[in-house]
Amino acid sequence: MKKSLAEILQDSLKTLGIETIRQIEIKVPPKENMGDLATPLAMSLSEKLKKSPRKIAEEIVASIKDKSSFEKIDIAGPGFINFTFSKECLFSEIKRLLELKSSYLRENIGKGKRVQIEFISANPTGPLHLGHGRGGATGVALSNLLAAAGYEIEREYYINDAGKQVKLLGLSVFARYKQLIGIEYPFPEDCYKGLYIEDIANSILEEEGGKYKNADFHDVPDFFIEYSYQKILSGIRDDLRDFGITFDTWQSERELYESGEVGKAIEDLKIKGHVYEKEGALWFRATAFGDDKDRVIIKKDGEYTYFTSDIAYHRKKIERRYDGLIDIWGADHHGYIPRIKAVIEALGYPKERLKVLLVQMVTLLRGGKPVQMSKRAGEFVTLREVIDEVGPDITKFIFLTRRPDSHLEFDLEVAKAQSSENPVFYVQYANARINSIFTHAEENGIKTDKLYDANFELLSTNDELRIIKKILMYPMVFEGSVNSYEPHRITFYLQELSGIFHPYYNKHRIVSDDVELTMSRLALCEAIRILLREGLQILGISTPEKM
RNA sequence: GCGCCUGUAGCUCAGUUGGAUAGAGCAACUGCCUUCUAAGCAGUGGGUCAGGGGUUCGAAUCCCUUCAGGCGCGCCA
Repeated sequence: MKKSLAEILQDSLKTLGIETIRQIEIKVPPKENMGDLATPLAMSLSEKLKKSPRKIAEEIVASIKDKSSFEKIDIAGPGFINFTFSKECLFSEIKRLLELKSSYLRENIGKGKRVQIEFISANPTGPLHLGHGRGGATGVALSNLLAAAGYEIEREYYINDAGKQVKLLGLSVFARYKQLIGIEYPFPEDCYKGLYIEDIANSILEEEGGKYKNADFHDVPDFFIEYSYQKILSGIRDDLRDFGITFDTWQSERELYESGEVGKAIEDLKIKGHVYEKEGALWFRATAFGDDKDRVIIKKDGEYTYFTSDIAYHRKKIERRYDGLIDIWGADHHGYIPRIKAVIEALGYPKERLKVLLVQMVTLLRGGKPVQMSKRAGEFVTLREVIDEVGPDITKFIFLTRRPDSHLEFDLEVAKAQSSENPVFYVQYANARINSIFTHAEENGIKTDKLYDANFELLSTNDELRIIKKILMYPMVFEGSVNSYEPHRITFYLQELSGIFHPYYNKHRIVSDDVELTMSRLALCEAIRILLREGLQILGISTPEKM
């Protein structure tokens, strides 16, 4: 609808001899009686043309050749042009929607471009917490959204299974293991202290017995590290499964070292002249690409830094010939962006090739009081506990009704208290309700397989026209959501759509003795259902058949 | 100290990238189940868009500044 209106306006500008504008601004007016779509075009042209906005608006309206799509075109306020679509136009669009189903809703914006989205990528040193849940919900919704928009999407989880943190994990488990057999063992200060460490130590004890009783950690680090992080990783996979998140690929950091990717990346940067030695360490000249400090990639002691493998990781990703990379990070890593962008540029790619989306922090509250979150100290509420307590759909919905860059307060008590009143059910219920209408209709012998042939003329009440218009505005929301990488716009749209369906249901009888009217109303319900399912699918939220 | 994010109804948050009289859900109050699902519907109240300047036809939105909160500024990850 928006697109065809934009074309009409471009045409009109052409006949007026005004040079065309790249993007004509088209919006939904704030009040329904103002029309369906509006443009402030005349106002923005008034300065350039030295004419009053209303005068320009009149000229534009007069120059529109084909007005058959519109019931009326008004000039209002300071110079808005308001368009109201004709019923015939609306009905034929709805008919197309019913024929094409979700493909009507999916504008091909991506045109098959390959985009990889990396998200969550939590260290396998402890269970997922709520912050990971937010990243995960966002990642899933965004990847579904982009996939619906014609991008070819791959979802990846990066596993930090090398380096200091997993070593600390191994040591932590080792210490608990010793203590379990009754051996005094000093528990290192910066080790992980969560209960899950003890669980892992216990299962080692069950499987291996006192085999490592007399060993020192230096003798058996590999076993403890490997065993522990694998155990945690499989727990993470379980949590993700139950939260409804799947990945296409899992990239191991360790594998990057073993396959020589890290070495190759360093060589590559050396050849391109972006590294130098100083004070016994090897540095990447990040300042040459806009970062405010150069960064160490090989330490004085010969060890690599976290950043080194990240260079290799992003190098590998970008050379796999993706058209674009998206990283979703917690906002606490924002200082890391210039560094990694610098790598992209140093490797010879435009830095826009990588898009880093920041997801803001989640403050977890219980009854208004903050719950301390510290992985090291072992005080935290896991994602598992939250989805068990609150439920995956509600949890996701809470994340997806907020802009990614807004700080989020997640109060467990509030989330639970709202669990029967939660807006997510409002949307799911609309779908379930329509299902039940269809069941009822079919039980009454009404055939519902050719609703696109229904007589739409019978959908003549304002309530029905309002719904039709809302439905036809979806592509605008979709487009905005895709271009801004903001899935939450879909969430709000679904709430609004449900918010006009429920009252309609309450006021008007769908299935009645009037078969023709029944058919046309069912067609409307079907259109709503297509949208609800499409939207919920994008958000990664379930669509229960019955509720 | 520097950088990033945030500040909108009692609470939690939207606000379509500068447009028209700023919205929704909770919470509060009043009604509605004999008819396709009451996880629903109808109605009522609720605002100095943190404060102050500026930019222009027009600002919650852009710029400056103050205040408040969060997060970063490692040869940690």
